[in-house]
Amino acid sequence: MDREDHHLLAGRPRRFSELQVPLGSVTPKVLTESLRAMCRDGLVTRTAYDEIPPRVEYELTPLGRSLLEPMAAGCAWNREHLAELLAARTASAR
Amino acid sequence: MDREDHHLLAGRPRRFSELQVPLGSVTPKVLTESLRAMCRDGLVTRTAYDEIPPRVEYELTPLGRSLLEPMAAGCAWNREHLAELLAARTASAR
DNA sequence: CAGAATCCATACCGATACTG
DNA sequence: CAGTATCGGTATGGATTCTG
Repeated sequence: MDREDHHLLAGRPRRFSELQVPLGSVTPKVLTESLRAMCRDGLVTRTAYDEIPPRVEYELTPLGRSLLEPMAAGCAWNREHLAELLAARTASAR
Repeated sequence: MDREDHHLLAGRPRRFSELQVPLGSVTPKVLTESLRAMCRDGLVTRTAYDEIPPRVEYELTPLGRSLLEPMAAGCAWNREHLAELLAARTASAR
């Protein structure tokens, strides 16, 4: 949330690797599972083009797009309060 | 989220059982773990009164209170789109 | 390129029983 | 009342290797 990864799909359709690279630490397995779940929930569409090399594009549906706003609210909160959160955690670590 | 359980702490301080009863299916273990995590993150304070029978009250901190707004945004989205979500899931179940 | 397959470690949750 | 202790099943994530 703090890195606003959901914006990755906000613009144009994205390919698998366009999502995986900026996410960095996310393995293909997890990315695949996440995209599948979002497809299942009608948040994202998956379009496979019959080419070589293969190309697949993921795009937000209107429903998925409508989720950007509340997500942004959550991210904004996180940006504003992350320091406080970390301070509380390190304090209670003792 | 759909049951807006976070509102349980929005008003006055609440006792353990005041939280557990409305949650219904939540076991004491899970409730304890959740409250501990929220305490650790500075979202909730825990106050134990030295009485018999024991009394413990949980209350939102200002930080915890500030989280109510983005949570409400998420809940609102859920209320508005839950039907769509369920429809997409049952459709992709086939 | 876009993943699938496998293995493993943890995290998390539900149910049950017990206690200061 | 407000938890703790224990057991067990499942879900989830990372690492690695392989494939159409």
